Amino acid sequence: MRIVTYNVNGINGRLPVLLRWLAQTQPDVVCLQELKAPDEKFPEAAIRDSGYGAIWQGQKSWNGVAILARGCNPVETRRGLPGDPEDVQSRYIEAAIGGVLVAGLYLPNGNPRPGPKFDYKLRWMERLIDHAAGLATMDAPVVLAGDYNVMPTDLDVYKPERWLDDALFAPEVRAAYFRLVDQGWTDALRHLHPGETIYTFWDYFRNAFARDAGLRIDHLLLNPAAAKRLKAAEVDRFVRGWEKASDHAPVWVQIK
DNA sequence: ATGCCTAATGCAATTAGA
Repeated sequence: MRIVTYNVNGINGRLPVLLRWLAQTQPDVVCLQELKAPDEKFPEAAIRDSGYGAIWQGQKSWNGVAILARGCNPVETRRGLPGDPEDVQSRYIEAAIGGVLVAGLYLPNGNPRPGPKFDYKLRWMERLIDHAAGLATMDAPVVLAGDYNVMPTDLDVYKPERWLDDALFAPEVRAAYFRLVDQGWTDALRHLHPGETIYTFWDYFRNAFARDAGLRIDHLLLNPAAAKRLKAAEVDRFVRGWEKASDHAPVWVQIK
């Protein structure tokens, strides 16, 4: 089973690219972030015609997450993280598919730092850590897939010294990320490619993709049951080079 | 410190992204 995370940066503006990529690579499960569309504007028919069942939690203008499954319907187990009934942002959705529990998440960006958006990011991370603690120890395989908006180490940033004060790389954000990982999660891409420079995002500014000035911020974390079955993990980097591409590339794991 | 680019909203210019 191949499970992918892909921040599409607008599902309707990205639809031709998304459908082309689905047809070409035929992933089994896809977690999408930044739909930037309300529920009623989700392109359900086009995605169904491509052979995928879907669940989604949209939001007007910003955020929005979805899970797609090839040839079946994801069985939704949760939408929204517990811990804050006031939180109206669409950033978390979870489903069972073929015996695997898949969570799709869009962690807050948090800039500018300091400020209320940064505080929200840290609080959201605490809620994720609390919820993930129960998933880490499950007997069933669990995959936490999404845009974490965190570069874990210097190796994940083209110029780490320039990002030290940024909400994506700040010490307290990385510390929170590693508290999550230390529950027993495996960062699949880094586990299979130690020491390698790998990026998943290149911004639209300054010709960043051509210069390979990127960040690794999209991650798939596997609980021990899933990690035992891990066969491969890669970035579909070529998609970033397409016309009208998202600023993120799809990232995937293959589990047996 | 800001703009560089892109998407959404909505039809100009602002907000947000990372």
